Amino acid sequence: MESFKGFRRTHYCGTLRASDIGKEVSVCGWVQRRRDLGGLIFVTVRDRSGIVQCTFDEAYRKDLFDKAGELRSEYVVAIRGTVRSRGEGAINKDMPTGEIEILTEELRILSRAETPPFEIVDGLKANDALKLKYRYLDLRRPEMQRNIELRHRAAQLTRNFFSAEGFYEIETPMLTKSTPEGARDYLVPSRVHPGSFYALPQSPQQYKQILMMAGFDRYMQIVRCFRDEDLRADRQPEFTQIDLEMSFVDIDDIISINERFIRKLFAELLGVNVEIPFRRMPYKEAMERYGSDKPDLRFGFEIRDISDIAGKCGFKVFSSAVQEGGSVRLIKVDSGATMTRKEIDSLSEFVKTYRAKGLAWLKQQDGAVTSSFGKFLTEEENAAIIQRAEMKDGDIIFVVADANDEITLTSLGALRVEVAKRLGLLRRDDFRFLWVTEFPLFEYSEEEGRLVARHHPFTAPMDEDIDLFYTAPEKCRAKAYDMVLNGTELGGGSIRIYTREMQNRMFEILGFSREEAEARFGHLLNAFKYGTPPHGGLAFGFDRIVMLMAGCDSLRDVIPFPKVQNASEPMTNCPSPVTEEQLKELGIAVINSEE
RNA sequence: GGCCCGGUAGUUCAGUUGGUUAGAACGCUAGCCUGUCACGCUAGAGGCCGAGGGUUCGAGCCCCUUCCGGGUCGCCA
Repeated sequence: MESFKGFRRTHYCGTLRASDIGKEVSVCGWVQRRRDLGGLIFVTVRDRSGIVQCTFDEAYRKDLFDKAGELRSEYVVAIRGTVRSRGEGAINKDMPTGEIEILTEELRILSRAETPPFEIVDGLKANDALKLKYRYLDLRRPEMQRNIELRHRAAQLTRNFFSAEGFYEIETPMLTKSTPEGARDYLVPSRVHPGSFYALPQSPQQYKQILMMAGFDRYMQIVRCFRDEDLRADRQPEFTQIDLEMSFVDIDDIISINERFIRKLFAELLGVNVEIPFRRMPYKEAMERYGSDKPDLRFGFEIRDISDIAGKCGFKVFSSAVQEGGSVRLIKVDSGATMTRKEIDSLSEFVKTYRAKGLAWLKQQDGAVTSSFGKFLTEEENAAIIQRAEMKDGDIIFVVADANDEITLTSLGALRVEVAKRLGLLRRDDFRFLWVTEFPLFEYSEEEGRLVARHHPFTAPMDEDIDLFYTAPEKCRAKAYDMVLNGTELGGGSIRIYTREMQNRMFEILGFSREEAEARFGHLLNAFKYGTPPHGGLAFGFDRIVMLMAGCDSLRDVIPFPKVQNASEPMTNCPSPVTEEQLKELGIAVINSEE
């Protein structure tokens, strides 16, 4: 191991170019590879900027050549030398620094390394748990370095954009009050108040509204949020939001500023031109045409209703679904008739995970119609379905029938995306944004036997539906909007309730007594008394934005230290037990969970 | 909590109907090699087949339990 003393880096490895030929340069980094040709050794050195080749020639400097023979992968080195052309025929066009190399004049081995458990290369295929256990090695890979850099640049641009628009960046507490509505909270025990707990914020929702009441007018924060729910590829228990709130605004103001933000983000970081304004689609339309509140608009296969045809037909699966108040709907997959029976069966299994009972199909190939249900229908009924689907030769349609309309729609919606995925129609460089609007303000919770807020209980009803808010709240639509990109919800927000009277009505609909409402949300209700501006806001899933911009499928690719499916973190092995002393101090007894 | 897929060399994987000594590629180690860049050539090391139990003359392979990983439904105001 050698001292770093007196060494001064002059360049990052990946930045050197032909224009630097002749310069004496100093670089530092990790040994990517050593290629020993016997008498000549090439060492590629990597830092966050890229890779440069350093050359050791036995005939030129025997001492350095011998030392280079000791180098192994991931050794940390400091190298001083002269940039020179690689010469005729030795240029590597696939490498940004491929025209040059450093003829080494000084080599310091700063740190040796064991052979890593996996190679530090792009396109690495390795078990996620292994990669995460050695996350510091995984993060050295150029694609991860790029993703983290992209994340940094996105965060900087976000701050600059909103600051220029008059937003203040204001921090809100991490130790907050637990509000049992919504997602499960992460709790933090209080030492000073045994038996009492803070909650880590699911979002700074109430604080940012109170900041509006405090007169700050425009607030933004890039903020960590926590939800103790099961993970998905696009869901982590702790995640980062771009959180904003504005005073004296209505829906269009918030939509407009965020469209401009996204446009700038994609233009500056990806060079992608995003057309604004985005398309807006009411929730009802999204559900009926796409079977989803976050439709992917990169492909067609829209859902069509054939309940009127199928409801009276002789096929009981269809007719009874309609008679029991449900529906029969289909999607048409263009050129899908080549699908094999096996592929169709597997799609049938797929829709069953969405509680659909089965999948009927009909295909038209070389003029011949084959179908799983045709024999139960009259010729006219079959023809009517084909016409409704606007089928042409070579297409296939998939039909789901269910007494529960929601099951019909969501299973076909999921099928639509699954088929597109299998057909390779989901291009990562095709960005289709839209706003989904006019969400229902409430939904009925079977579990709790009451209405619950679909968004959150501070969301204002639509002006057109104010009467319903008092007479038939289950039909009331919300001033809420989600920004959707390629089937992923990037962010969502709403215009908030800003009168105490309306907020009290909201709690009443949710079935809270005055006392409960006071206990949980008294601070907010109190604040309403002292002059509240109309306000609203939005929160983006920052990790998701970066994920889609980076063309990745998992949040893990854009979060430096993510959690795995059981919410643990393989590198540090948290969560972990604590000492008896710690528990005692907090007044906590742990029940043996074996029973 | 449910369902599906997976766990074999350091890594990614193959492994026939249950049958002798479990293979490949990459990586690693050593030797040779002066223009490589996924360098090449030669040789070598490296395995509790996730763990436990069972069936069997015999288990990487079949059965049960369990642990771990991935996906997903529920869940995610």
